[in-house]
Amino acid sequence: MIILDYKSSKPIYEQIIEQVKLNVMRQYLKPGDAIPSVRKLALELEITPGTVAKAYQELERQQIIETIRGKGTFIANEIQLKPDEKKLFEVKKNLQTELMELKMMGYSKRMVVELITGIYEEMCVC
Amino acid sequence: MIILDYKSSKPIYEQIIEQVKLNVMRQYLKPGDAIPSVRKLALELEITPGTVAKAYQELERQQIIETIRGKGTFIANEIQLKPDEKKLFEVKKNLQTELMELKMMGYSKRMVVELITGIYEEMCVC
Amino acid sequence: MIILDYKSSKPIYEQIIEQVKLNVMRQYLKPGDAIPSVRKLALELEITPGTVAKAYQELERQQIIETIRGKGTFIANEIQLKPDEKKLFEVKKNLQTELMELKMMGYSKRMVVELITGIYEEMCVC
Amino acid sequence: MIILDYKSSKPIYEQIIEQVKLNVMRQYLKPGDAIPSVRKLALELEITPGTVAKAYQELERQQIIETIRGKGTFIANEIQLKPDEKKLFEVKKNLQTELMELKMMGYSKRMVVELITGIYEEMCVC
DNA sequence: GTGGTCTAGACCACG
DNA sequence: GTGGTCTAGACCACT
Repeated sequence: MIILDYKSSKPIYEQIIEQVKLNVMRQYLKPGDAIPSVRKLALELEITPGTVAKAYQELERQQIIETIRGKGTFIANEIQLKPDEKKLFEVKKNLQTELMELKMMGYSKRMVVELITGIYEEMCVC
Repeated sequence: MIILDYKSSKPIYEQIIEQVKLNVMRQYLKPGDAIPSVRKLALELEITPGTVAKAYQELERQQIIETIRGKGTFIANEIQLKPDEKKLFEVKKNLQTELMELKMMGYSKRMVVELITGIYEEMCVC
Repeated sequence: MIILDYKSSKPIYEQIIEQVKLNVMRQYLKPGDAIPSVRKLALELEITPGTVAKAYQELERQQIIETIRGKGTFIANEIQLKPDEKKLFEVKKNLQTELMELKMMGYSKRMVVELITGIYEEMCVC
Repeated sequence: MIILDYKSSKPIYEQIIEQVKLNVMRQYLKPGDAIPSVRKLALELEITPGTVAKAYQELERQQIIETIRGKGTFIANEIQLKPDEKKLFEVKKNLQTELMELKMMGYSKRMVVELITGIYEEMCVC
């Protein structure tokens, strides 16, 4: 299930990438599962195929999905948990930004930790 | 002190906003303190004044800074911690995205909480 | 329909903001309606796109309009009537100024009330 | 008594003009009363004399005050209530803008009238 | 096509 | 000196 926010400033193709990853995290999608073709998903989401293709391309680059010619697209069999220094740095920077906003809204450290654990738990089958 | 990452995809004016907020959080900048004039900061950062002006205007809108006509720009006396439902929603969504990336890198809940508290503490004088 | 007064000391981008709001009030523009693209309106009004963009961004910030990436700009579906203490204070101060001017022109309380109700009724579909 | 808001976007000299007019309306200042010299008021308000001078100049143009060389500045003896078509048009336009903002904040016609009468009564000795 | 960002430079009002 | 506005034009990402 993919839910898009067309009004968001976040690009549609990025939203698709995130939603697929989220579905994997939550185990709605498991290794080997088929995912809709570019055209099908484009029709379903009422967007142009190019946007879906862009998302799938990036997901494939990140080895989350695999395309088998003539068969379709599938969740990769081995989704590897690999640390990535560069990406980690990015994530940290983004987290700092969001945490700062929370602090500006009056969130204490404890409230932040609660919020974070809540989001983390809701995200996965722990 | 404002440090820009000119290679970042994040707009320069947003980076300025963040850096100023961060400096306030860390109490490098205190209520009533003057911040550089639009032109001075533009020279210092080697960008056009318009970009700095855009950042300052947004900061003023958020009531982080105040401008006094013909005098200059200053950190607001009363920086209010006001909850903003819409913004909070945005922040939560962004946090979910980042947490997901962390999880894909193998971060457990405990590791995430540790990372978060680390960033939070480093960000401010708690 | 947007009419500008190029001689006015009021910034053009503010005039655009007002005119759009007025059109919404009068229900010439309804939720979901598309408004002209930045470039089109700029051509029509014979001003630079940047000025229109500035107006649109402020309108979006006020949640009067919504932009959908690559599609265009639309009147927001839910225009919320939200009280804003700071803004209300500003409005009151401005009203006081204008009322004072009216009084200096000899307007009695009754005349003022009549004038105000006239303007109010003309402004909207009550 | 003159109260300035140095943070306001409204120019200081305009604020002085308004405050003087308001004091006349409220009869704190009566025809023939002396008002402080440019220098004195500048010292009192902690602004540069030029700004005060600009305000006084405009007040004199509007025949609210009169300067007598060597004697000082005084409230004009005959403050005339003269209708001014051009000014009235300006005032109406400004009122429309403010009323629109009130309506966006959820003010009904009755609430607007109440607000207006309140401001009007508070402004003068009726 | 759309809006978003940035540049380079101008003019203005204000203090 | 300050910030605010506007122009003219460029490049970019997204759909």
